[in-house]
Amino acid sequence: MKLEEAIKSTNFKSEVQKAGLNILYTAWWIKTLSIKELKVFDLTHEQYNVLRILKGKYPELMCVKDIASRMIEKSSNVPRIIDRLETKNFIKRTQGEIDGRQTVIKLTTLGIEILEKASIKLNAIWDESISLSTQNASTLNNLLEQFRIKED
Amino acid sequence: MKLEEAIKSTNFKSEVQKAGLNILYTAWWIKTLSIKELKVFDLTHEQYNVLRILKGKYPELMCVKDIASRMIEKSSNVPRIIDRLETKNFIKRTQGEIDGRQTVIKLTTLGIEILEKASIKLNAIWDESISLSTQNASTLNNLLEQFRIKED
DNA sequence: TGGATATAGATGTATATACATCTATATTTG
DNA sequence: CAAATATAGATGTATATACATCTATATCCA
Repeated sequence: MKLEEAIKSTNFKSEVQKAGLNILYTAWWIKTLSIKELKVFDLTHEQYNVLRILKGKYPELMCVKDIASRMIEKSSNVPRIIDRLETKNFIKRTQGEIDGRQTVIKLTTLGIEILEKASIKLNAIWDESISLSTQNASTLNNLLEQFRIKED
Repeated sequence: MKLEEAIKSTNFKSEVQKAGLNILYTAWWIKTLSIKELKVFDLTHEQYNVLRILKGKYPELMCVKDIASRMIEKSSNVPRIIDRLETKNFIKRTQGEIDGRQTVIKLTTLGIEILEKASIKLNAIWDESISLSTQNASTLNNLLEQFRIKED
């Protein structure tokens, strides 16, 4: 669906403003797609993201701050996401030995299993639902970097 | 900042997966930028979006369903966003005359004033913070439509 | 015309987002 | 070394998101 149909509007201030709204809409579209698939595994989008980050370093452990710095949405409240993963026994918390302020997070076997299953499903859905050549994806990545270039 | 730095990761399954994460990250970046500016006007991102939609039809009135269909994030709970706008006297609710099930929303003078001021500020910030030529913005829009083409 | 069904929106619940504050441990520096 | 400052993470609060359910009004149609 074109953005114009999706938000029933054709009055954009500029092509750049339209691109901004288009990015916001597409992000919502991706999230909706993913959330629907993750529901089967009783995982939220953010819980999945945390498990994926932990897996990236496994069997190394990570502290909360390390996880937070790798989150896509930097304003996520990582301790609370971890609370829920701990309740489901997907991770285990221990106080840091070197630095007592840190909380060290360990993926459990159950956590690895769930992540494995969820990843397979989610990757399949992305492959199935997103149609873009590698070349076009690469151009898109460059344009998004360009969009954010004045970031501070 | 490049996506790789932003999420401290270089292991992407594919250029398409990277584009997906890049869209999610850029959407978060845009939202953060906007939220910061809107705070001065005591408006949230979604409250601003609803006011903007109402302004688009003004002085015509809109019902809740009409507003919802124009929201960027379709899963927004419009009645509750309207609750908060009503408390601040930015809008007024009345029961529909033709269809009694509908709630009809009217922008107040105060609502129009706030929106006007917030829009000027927000447009300025977007112009200032986003650097992309019209040509590149147009290409970006085409690629985002392509990305979502299998939408149902 | 009156009971079944559909629609509009309000309301409830769990989790996330955005951000402030608090507590415990580490580090700095006077 | 002790007091001041910094850092890690937990916790609190308002609002949003995602979705289910409930209520009131409208429409359908036998």
